[in-house]
Amino acid sequence: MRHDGRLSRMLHVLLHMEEQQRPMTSEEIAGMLGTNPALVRRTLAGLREGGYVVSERGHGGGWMLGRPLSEITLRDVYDAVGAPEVFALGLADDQPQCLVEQAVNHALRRTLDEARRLLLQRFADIRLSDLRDDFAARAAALGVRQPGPTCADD
Amino acid sequence: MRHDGRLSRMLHVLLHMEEQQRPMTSEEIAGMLGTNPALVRRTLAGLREGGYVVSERGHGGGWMLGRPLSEITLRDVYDAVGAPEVFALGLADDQPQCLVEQAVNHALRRTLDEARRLLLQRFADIRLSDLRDDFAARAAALGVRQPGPTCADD
DNA sequence: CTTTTCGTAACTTATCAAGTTTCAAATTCT
DNA sequence: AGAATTTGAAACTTGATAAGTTACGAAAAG
Repeated sequence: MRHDGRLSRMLHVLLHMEEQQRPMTSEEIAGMLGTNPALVRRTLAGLREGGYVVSERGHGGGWMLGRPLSEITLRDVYDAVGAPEVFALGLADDQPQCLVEQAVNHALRRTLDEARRLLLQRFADIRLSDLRDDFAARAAALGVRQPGPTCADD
Repeated sequence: MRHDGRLSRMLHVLLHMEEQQRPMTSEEIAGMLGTNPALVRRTLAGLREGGYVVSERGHGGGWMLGRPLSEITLRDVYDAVGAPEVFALGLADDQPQCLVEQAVNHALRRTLDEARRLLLQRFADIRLSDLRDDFAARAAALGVRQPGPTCADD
């Protein structure tokens, strides 16, 4: 099944935003993600509603962080992109008459809910500044002098 | 995102199989699931390879359990239907050059892997006989005298 | 008033489980 | 032997939706 990459992509974008001292245009960001500006705007719109980014129109406009990375968790971003469905696995029927299927659903729901709770709790515990620090460590390990743009168009 | 209901459906089918004292045809099972026989055969084929069911062709043929429900775990069935992708959430790029994206991937992978491990461990801990017992309890709670077919065509 | 850039709606594409059609092969019944 | 039943399997279509695309209006700056 195909993946929902919105959380992953937005995390990537937010981290790059901090490196920049200027607004990034949808065009730039789209180039970075290998997609197109309209899709970037559509997805970033959710983050703007949460105050995680701000946008400006016109000359010199674009997207900037709305608050420090230390005040944004993965859970915040997950919610801001619309809290998409976590699992590809699912129930055949949500409200079955069949008692057998009800028993199956009960067991699967309990288990999926437990795994979802763990996942979202972990997301809530990770701040974007933690990812930035991990990035810095990776860069240092490779002997990179100045952080700079590391993702022109991979 | 659309769900993969194969695990859920096969659990439902296996529990019904135990109630029956005779082979169930793909046609019957398809009626129960609200789908068609060819799809049932395609999905049950995986369970046959694992020995969880056996099939017989011709008059009086069909599908029967290949071993007791107490010897089949949810994990067994999950694997038998092809160990489908657990998550709808995914990474934008599996092997990015960008160090920032590598840091994002690392954090997401760790978290998703942890949640997946928990989920599959829970699946491994639940036997189909546990679901059958839960079903029996539900039936008793509703005052059902004889188990019988509870899922003709819901 | 021209350029840049976002805002947004409408539409198309890609993917894959699910669903469908079809026929051959195997088994049982008469 | 022949008819009926049932699985086995290949080939194809459908449906749902994230992703991608196109297009144009609105706002801001030069």
